[in-house]
Amino acid sequence: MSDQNNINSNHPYNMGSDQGFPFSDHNFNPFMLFNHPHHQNPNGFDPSNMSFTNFLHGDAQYNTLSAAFDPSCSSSHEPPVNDSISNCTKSNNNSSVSLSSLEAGVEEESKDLQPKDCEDGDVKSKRVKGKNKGEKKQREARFAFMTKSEVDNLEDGYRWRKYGQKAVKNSPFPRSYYRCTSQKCNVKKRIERSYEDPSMVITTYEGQHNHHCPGTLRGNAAMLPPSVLLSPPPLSLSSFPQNFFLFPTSQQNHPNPSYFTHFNPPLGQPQLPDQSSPLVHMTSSFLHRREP
DNA sequence: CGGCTTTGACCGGCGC
DNA sequence: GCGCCGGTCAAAGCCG
Repeated sequence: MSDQNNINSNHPYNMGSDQGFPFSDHNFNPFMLFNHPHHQNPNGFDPSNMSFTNFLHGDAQYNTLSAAFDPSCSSSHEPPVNDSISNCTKSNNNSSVSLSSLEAGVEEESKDLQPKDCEDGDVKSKRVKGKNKGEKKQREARFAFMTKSEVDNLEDGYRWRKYGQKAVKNSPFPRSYYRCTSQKCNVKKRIERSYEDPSMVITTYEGQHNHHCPGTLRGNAAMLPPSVLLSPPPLSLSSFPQNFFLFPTSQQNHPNPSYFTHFNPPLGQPQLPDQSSPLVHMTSSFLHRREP
């Protein structure tokens, strides 16, 4: 209740408005996007195809990173159950993906999620108080993308239980919090609607599924239309932590068609387009840790 | 009745 | 220290 009234006008981002893409930042690693520790280029993600531009959207200047993905499907591998940001995403209702991004807190150790991961203890008894002091909470790697959809909660093959909803600062649309219903799976996702473009749904996955998709996606994985929205992203990603830059994408800024290619998620990753569907153009956007 | 959603309360981080 | 804010909990209610 009071949350609804606490919205102020502070912009949620820390935009590096006068910077190019800060490659010098050692924290950034394009391969962290899908966090495949054992494969050199698991997703066909080719950093050499990345390019960067800047554009203005409203009052903000965006540092834009685009990357090409290998169009081939890596169906020859058995899905690694513990595959990084494991989402099976199929979208419905003429949805189209326009953005993906990552946040990965690799360096920090997570203690916060342990009680939930290990259900053995009496986790339910009470809220965990008195976390280990001095140990910083680590966020799981995140993978976010925007989807043009009329429905907020896109079917992605997994089962989710909603555990919270909060009003979003600077946005009339609430943010919903979901947790994977599978036992011992701590994957979460947040869903919010862009306030600048209410037709866009921002989905953020956090964590790794430790199980396979409960639902069969093969039959109807071709939910994604070939069209992909690449309009300048609305500035409603207030959920992203303030110490991260946002690198949205904009098709208008990428005349080179090589920027757009199939998106081939790693196994356990969003199953976006059907392989037989026409070429799907995608660009990716990344969250980038800000220099302290 | 089990699974899920809703919703107010609570907690921790962070900035001032 | 205080207030704001994001994130989570958990009781209550809903629904098939």
